[in-house]
Amino acid sequence: MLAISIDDPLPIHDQIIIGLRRLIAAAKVLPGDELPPVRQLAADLGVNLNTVARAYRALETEGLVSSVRGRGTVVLADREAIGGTRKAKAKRFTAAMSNVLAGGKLAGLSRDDAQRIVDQLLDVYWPHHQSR
Amino acid sequence: MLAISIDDPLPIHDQIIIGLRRLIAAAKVLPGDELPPVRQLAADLGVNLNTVARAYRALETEGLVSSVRGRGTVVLADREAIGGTRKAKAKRFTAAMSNVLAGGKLAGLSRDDAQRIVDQLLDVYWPHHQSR
DNA sequence: CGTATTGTATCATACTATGATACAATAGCA
DNA sequence: TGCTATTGTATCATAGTATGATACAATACG
Repeated sequence: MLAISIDDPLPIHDQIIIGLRRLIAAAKVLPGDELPPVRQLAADLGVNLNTVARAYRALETEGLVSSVRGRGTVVLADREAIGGTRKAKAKRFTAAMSNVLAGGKLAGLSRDDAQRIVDQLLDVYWPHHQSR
Repeated sequence: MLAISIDDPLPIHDQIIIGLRRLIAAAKVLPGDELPPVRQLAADLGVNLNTVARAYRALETEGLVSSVRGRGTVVLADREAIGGTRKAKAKRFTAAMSNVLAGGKLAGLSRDDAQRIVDQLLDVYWPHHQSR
């Protein structure tokens, strides 16, 4: 369901956050679904339960999930949860996209390579209805 | 030429690395161009010179620039510098792209929004010849 | 040869990520 | 109700990392 990489310089809890965001955005987990208990996911990933708990809390702050002690953590209704104005969001998106495309360019990918990968992923996060 | 953000959780030297990679990939700085001395860029950004030096060294390890004590740091010829096989590079690119698109989706961007931004940036990093 | 300029190395310090452990709230069952 | 299991939360310790202050070394240039 989720994977982390030990040699990724990104902190583990950030990897968890990003991974769960991807799952939610791709509708692999749906509103109302429960995330695994922190201890279980921590065991699965081989990390400390605090590391998972921290990720859950960050997602809760973003408004993507809701955690209640004793009950668990559930995914909330899909919504525009991440802060800032629409313009600010587009700006952050553009900056992040620039970084990724620059990396691809420097790695030697062709424009067609990049275009193909993007097109494929657009379908993942903004699926066409008939293709499901 | 370059900007860093203090409230970005990403370490400063990583922000510098990413920013310079973007400039190089977008051909805003060309092979043979000199980067500013570490002290100057550090002063411009309001950070320690070691922080800039660390970024320069990382770019040198990637093969993007060459630093020589007493002379400075120059951008090298454009080349497929970042490590790994072609397949590994595409995989990393795909993963990074997924993260960005997922973030855009959760931020409420439409598919057309994302598509528009991507198309625009593709032209930045893989420009059409006649448009220059 | 001497001075300025540039990157590098060393050391100290503050911060952060991660982990070990204990606490608190909810659910569920006898 | 009371007991126990389950779940998230809080506290504390420790290792690692980012950043900075300062000194060193190599190149350029008069």
